[in-house]
Amino acid sequence: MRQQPEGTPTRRTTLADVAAAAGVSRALASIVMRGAEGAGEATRLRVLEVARELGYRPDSRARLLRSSRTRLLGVTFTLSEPFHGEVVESIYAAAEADGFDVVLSAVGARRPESRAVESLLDAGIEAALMIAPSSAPDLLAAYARQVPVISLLSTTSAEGVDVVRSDDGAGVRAAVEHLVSLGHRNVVHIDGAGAVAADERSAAYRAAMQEYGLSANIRVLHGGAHEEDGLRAAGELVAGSIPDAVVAFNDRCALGVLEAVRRAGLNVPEDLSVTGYDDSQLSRLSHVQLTSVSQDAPRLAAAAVACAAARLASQEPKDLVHQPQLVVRETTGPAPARV
Amino acid sequence: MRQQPEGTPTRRTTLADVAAAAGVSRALASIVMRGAEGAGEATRLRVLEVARELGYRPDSRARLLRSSRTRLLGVTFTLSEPFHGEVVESIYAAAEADGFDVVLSAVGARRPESRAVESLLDAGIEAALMIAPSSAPDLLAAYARQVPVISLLSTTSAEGVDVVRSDDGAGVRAAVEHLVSLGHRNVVHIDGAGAVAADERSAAYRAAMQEYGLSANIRVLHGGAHEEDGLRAAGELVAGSIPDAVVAFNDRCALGVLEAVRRAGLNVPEDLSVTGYDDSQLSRLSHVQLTSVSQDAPRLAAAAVACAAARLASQEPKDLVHQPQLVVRETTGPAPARV
DNA sequence: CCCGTCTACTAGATCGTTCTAGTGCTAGTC
DNA sequence: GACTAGCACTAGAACGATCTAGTAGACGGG
Repeated sequence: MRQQPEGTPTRRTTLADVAAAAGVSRALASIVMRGAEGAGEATRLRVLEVARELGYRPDSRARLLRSSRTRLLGVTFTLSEPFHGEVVESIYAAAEADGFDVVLSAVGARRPESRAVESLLDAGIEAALMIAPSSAPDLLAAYARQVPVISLLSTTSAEGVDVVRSDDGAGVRAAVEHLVSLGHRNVVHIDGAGAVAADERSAAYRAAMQEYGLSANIRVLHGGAHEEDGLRAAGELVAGSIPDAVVAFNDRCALGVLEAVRRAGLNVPEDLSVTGYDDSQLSRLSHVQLTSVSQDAPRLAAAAVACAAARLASQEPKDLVHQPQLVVRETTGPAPARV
Repeated sequence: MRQQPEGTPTRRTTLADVAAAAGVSRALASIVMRGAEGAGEATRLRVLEVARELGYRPDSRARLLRSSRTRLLGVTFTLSEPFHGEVVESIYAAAEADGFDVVLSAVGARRPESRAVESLLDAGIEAALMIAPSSAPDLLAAYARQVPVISLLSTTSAEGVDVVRSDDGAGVRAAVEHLVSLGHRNVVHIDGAGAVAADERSAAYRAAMQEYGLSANIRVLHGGAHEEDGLRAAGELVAGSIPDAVVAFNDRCALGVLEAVRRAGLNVPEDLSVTGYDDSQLSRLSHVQLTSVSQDAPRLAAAAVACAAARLASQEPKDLVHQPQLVVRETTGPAPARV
C-alpha cells in the first residue's frame, strides 16, 4: 500500500508497469500472473513479488476482451425470490470450484428477463444459467444459439437448451404419498397459477391422487407463488368444508396457507396438514418447520455448473433430472379423525 | 434474425462489420451507435438500419475497456437479505434514469465482502454502492481511494466514503413515540446484536424512553437481525413479566417476536404491540401487517445514485441522512389496561 | 563441430471498441 | 480570392490484457 500524492488521478497499475519494474516483457509477466507454464522459477517469484508490491490487479475488461476462454458464467435470477438467492449462492460456490467466475443479472419488475440475458451476453459470458426462466421458447432458443443456456428449476425447455431441475412430479408425489400414509384422504392442491413449473406439479398431484384411488377427492385451487396467493386460496378453502391436508405450490404459498388456517382457528397439523415445496430457508425457520420438498439448491447448482462445463467441452445438451427429497417437519401429522 | 449455417462457430458481428456493410468508417459507426453527435442524418439512419439488420450488439468488454466513462455502478449486497433485494431493484431503476449501468456482486457465506468489491473494481466500475457494508473502516477507505464509495443503510463510514442512510435514531424515536402516544409505558427493545446499525437504534431507543420520562422502564434484550433471533429473545421475554410493547431491531426480527407472542397465547395488538424496521415486503404481507419504520428503498436508492453522480462530478463526499417514516399497520394498538 | 531439442523469454499482432487529430468540402465574410 | 468556420467523415493510436510466432542460449548426442 503506497500513499498516492494528493490530487493525482491515481492511474491503476497495469501489467506493463509490473513487467517494467520486474525487468521482463509484458508477455512473460502475463504468463506468470495467470499461472501458465513457461516461466523460470526465479523470475516467477520476482514478478509475483513486484506485482504484490505495486498492488497490481488484472483488469478484467481487458482480460475478457482478449482471451478466448473468459471462464465467465452468467446467471439470471429474480431478486424478490429468496429461493433464487439460495441457488445463486450455491452457484457461486460450485463455479469457483470449477474455476469459473460468476456474473449476475437480476430480473425485476422494471427489468425484463430479456434485458438481463442480453447484458450478460454483451459481457462475454461463456454460458448462461437461467434460474426459472420465463422467456418464450423461441427466445430461449435464440439465446442458446449464441452461448450454451442452462435452464434451472424450470421444465420449459427449447431447442439447444439444457435443463437442470428436480423431478417436480416425483416431489409432489412424495408429498401426496407422505400424506396418504398418514391417513389423509381429502388432500387438496393449491396450484402455482401459471408460475414456472406449476402445471407439472398439479398434474403430478392429480396422478398421485388417482394412483392412490382418491380420484374422487381431487381438488385443485387457484393459488400462486406468493404468500398472498396461499392466504387467499386457503381462505376460500376453510370457508367451506375443511380438507385433511393441503399440498401447496411452494413454501411461500404454504406460509400463506398456514396463516389462513391459523386464522380459522385450526391447528396444524392436528386439524390439517400442510406441505410446501423448495425447502427454502423460510421452511426451516424454527417457528415454521414446514414439511417441504427439497430441491437441494447446492446439488442443483453444482449440476448446472457441471452441465455448463460439459457443454463448453462441446457435448450435447441434456436434461438432468434430479430426485427431490421430502423433508418432513412439523406441519404434517396423522389425519384427523373426522366423520 | 438470420439462420446461421450449422457448425460455423458463429462469430459475433462487430462494429467493423456494420461499418463495412454501411460503407462508413468504424469511427463513424461508433458515433452513430452511441448516439454521439457528428453524424449526418441520412448516414445515421443507414448505419442504424444496417446494425439492426446484422443484429449488432456492442461488446461491453471492449466498450468498457476503451471508454473513459464506463457509466458503470457497482453494487454489493447480501443475497439472503430480502430487503437488500428491494434496494437493489430500486437502484436498477434509479441508475437507468441517470444513464448508468449496474453490475451486481453478491456477498454470501462463502463470498466475503472484500471479494465482492474487488471483483467490481476489476470490472471497471465508476463508483461502488455498498449495501450495509461490513468491512472495516480502513478497508472501506482503501476502496474509496480507488473509486467513490457510497455506503448504504449503514452509519459506519470512513475517510472519503459517502453515506446514504435514513436517520435510524429518528426512526426508532418515531416508533417509541407512536407507542407512548397509544398509552404504552412498558416498551422493550430487542436489539440487533452487532448487526449493522444496531447500536444506533438501541441508543435512540434509550434516548427516546428517557425523553418520555420512562427511564425506569428501559429494557434492551439481546436480539439479532433474523427471525430466529426475535423468536428467541421474545421467548425469554414472555416467560417473564409481559411488557406493553416491543420495538424490534428490524422486520425479520419482529416476525420472530410476533410468533413467540402468538405462541404464548397473547394477541397482537390487544395484549402487546410490536414494531419492526425496514417496511420490507414482509411487513406488508396481508397476514402480517406489521407496523414498521420505512426506509423508503426507492428514495434511498435514488439518493445513492445521485450521490455517486455528484462524486463523479468531483464534489466532496457527504452524509445524506434521509428521514424515515413510521408506517402504522395492525401490530400496534392502544396499550392494554393492566394493573 | 554440427544439429536438434528444450527452456526461458520477447516482439508484435490482436480482441472490439473509443478517442484524438486530423482531412476534405461547402459556405459565408471581408 | 483568401481566410475562417463548420460539418461530415476518416486514419490510426489507444485501452490492457492474451496469443502467436518466434529467438537466444544451454545442453546432449553423434
